[in-house]
Amino acid sequence: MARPRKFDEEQVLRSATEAFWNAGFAATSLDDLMQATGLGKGSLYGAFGDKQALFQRVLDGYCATSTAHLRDHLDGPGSSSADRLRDLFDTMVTALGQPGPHRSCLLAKSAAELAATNPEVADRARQTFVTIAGLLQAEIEKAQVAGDVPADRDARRTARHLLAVLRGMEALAQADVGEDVLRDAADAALEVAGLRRDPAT
Amino acid sequence: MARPRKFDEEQVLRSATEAFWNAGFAATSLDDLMQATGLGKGSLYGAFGDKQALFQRVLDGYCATSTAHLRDHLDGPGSSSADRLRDLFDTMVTALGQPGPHRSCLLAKSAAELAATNPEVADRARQTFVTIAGLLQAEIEKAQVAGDVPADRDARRTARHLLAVLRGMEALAQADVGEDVLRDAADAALEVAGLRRDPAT
DNA sequence: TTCGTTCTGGACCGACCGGTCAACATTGTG
DNA sequence: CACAATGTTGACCGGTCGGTCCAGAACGAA
Repeated sequence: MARPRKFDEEQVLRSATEAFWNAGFAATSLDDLMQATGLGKGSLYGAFGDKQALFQRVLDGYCATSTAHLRDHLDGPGSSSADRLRDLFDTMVTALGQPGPHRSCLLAKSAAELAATNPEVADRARQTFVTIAGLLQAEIEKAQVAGDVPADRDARRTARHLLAVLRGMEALAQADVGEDVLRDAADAALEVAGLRRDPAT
Repeated sequence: MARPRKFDEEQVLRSATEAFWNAGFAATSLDDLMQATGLGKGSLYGAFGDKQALFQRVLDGYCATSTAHLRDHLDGPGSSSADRLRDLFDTMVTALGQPGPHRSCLLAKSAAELAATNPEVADRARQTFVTIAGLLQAEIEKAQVAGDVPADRDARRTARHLLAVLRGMEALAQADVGEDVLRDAADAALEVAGLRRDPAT
């Protein structure tokens, strides 16, 4: 018994994600968001609250789908855990190594811009990093069981190291350092993990 | 034959650095800069140009002193090259591991916020990263000569890996992940370099 | 002292900011 | 059809944005 909404909330959130992702929180105006989503100010405020609340929704969604994708990649069928870890870094290297400006990762941009002043953003970032570290650790342990990673490696420590390298590659890619730099960093990181690159690949 | 300036340019740049460092480029208004520096708009524009130009000056200065400090630390007298590299990571871990919000590194924040849309910022960031990688590589090679790092390690690759870990630690610290996470990442990174932590320390 | 030159402070500008609100449109219900 | 309830739209708000400009202040030179 009321007028139904004319828009799809998830579609709007995706559009808003694009807008924030392109310019960051402060540099994205409400007009930008209106243009990106096609909604008027009133609808935007009625459905999501103010700019800050909308951004938090966007960031939460991004982190959720981001970790879900990582989980899918690592839990996926097919090759061994060791191969999937190698693939993960390979994918990052080729994706981030392409010349030209990169949009980087929304979480990295948001944390850099807002974590110092916005505890909710910092919490979401920390929680996401912890989750990723856990996924990496589980995969390393599986690789240890399979005999692809030496059993004497500390899986948690190795996972944390891999996480740091992944985030570092993101940071370096923003400056367009080139694929060879990222490749070296990734190779060295996999080496610590006992995941020396397969020479046949 | 003219009225002399009433302010010290370097002091003003230091104050402006603080302002930009606290809030980022977009979220720092001219009023903030006026309050931080004590200068009026006219003086600010007369001496440095617009907000963008002032920011570039600030960022350039930050990168210059930042790499200079690193150079001093690595070229300094005293302990061995291996010890200085270990010290570098130790310092980072303890500094970034303290709880509470971190201001992170101005270069990291600026690159995340602006590199995608501002080529000058991206160039400065890339150049700074290349410089740091070079400093690390030189120090690793010195450690190899001294016999503290196995001679068969690729110094350039190792340096790039250490750089990625350093930037990754910065990124993780923004989310307040905790000192133990950073310590694990740093320890694993030093291990690849052949710089196993001195058990006596 | 007088003058030319530079610096300084702040009034002022149009544009845009995030946010509110009231008039109106669109639905289900009776 | 009338009505209640919700969604939509865009005009409107006070404030702030980055930037300009100018009247006057503070100097050195003559």
